[in-house]
Amino acid sequence: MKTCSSSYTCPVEATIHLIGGKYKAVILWHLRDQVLRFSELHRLVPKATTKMLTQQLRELESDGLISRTVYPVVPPKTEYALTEFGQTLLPVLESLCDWGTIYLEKISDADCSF
Amino acid sequence: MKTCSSSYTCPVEATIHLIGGKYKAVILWHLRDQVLRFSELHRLVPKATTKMLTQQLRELESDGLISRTVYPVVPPKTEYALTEFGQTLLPVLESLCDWGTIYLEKISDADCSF
DNA sequence: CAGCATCCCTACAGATACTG
DNA sequence: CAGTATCTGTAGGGATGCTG
Repeated sequence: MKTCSSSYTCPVEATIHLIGGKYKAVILWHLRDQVLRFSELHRLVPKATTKMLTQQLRELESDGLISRTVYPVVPPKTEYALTEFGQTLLPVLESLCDWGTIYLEKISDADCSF
Repeated sequence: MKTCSSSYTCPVEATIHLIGGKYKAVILWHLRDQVLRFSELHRLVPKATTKMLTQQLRELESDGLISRTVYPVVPPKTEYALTEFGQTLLPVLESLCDWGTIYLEKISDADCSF
């Protein structure tokens, strides 16, 4: 999941490469309307270990989608936010969310085996 | 990347789970306006090995996004197409593509180191 | 609080060869 | 043509413990 600018055969591939990571889309989604600290993010994405969360955040950062601001205070404080470029993803994230909502309704109707 | 209906914390996660696979979005994208045979798909997604391609296609099929039609002829002929449900993903795929296009322009402007 | 460092393991994915 | 089967390596990712 490294960004290697390897020739994409189509733009869809490029987008998925950026937001298709295990927790990336969710992270971006949570940051859509608010700035969040590491621990807040972690609370919102509990399935991610700190290592994973850190890693995904770093990748999003190096792709220019989010910003990371460290406040030199005690105790430490780091804030994550969408960059301007990250904001341009919002329509994409919204369509992901919209479709996901419909999908979840669909499967909760059909399959109640869980 | 198995479909296990494990409780999603948000719909975005669910969508990514379905189309976030390594080649899934690209496959769906190629099927958006045409029916394709295995070999045709493989030509369009050459980076995928036959194993990978088969696997991704099976997952898409079991998620109800694409249909697989086998014609009992010699030589064998199999056709893949979007299901009606798969069609509902088109807006999502389009927004992925739109954004990807812009992104690719952006990085080809900024970084010419490749 | 926000992480980094380690150890460790398995499952993802590549290469290759074979079949109806 | 449209796959399956097997064998294998690598890295994705979990658990745990430590630090500025």
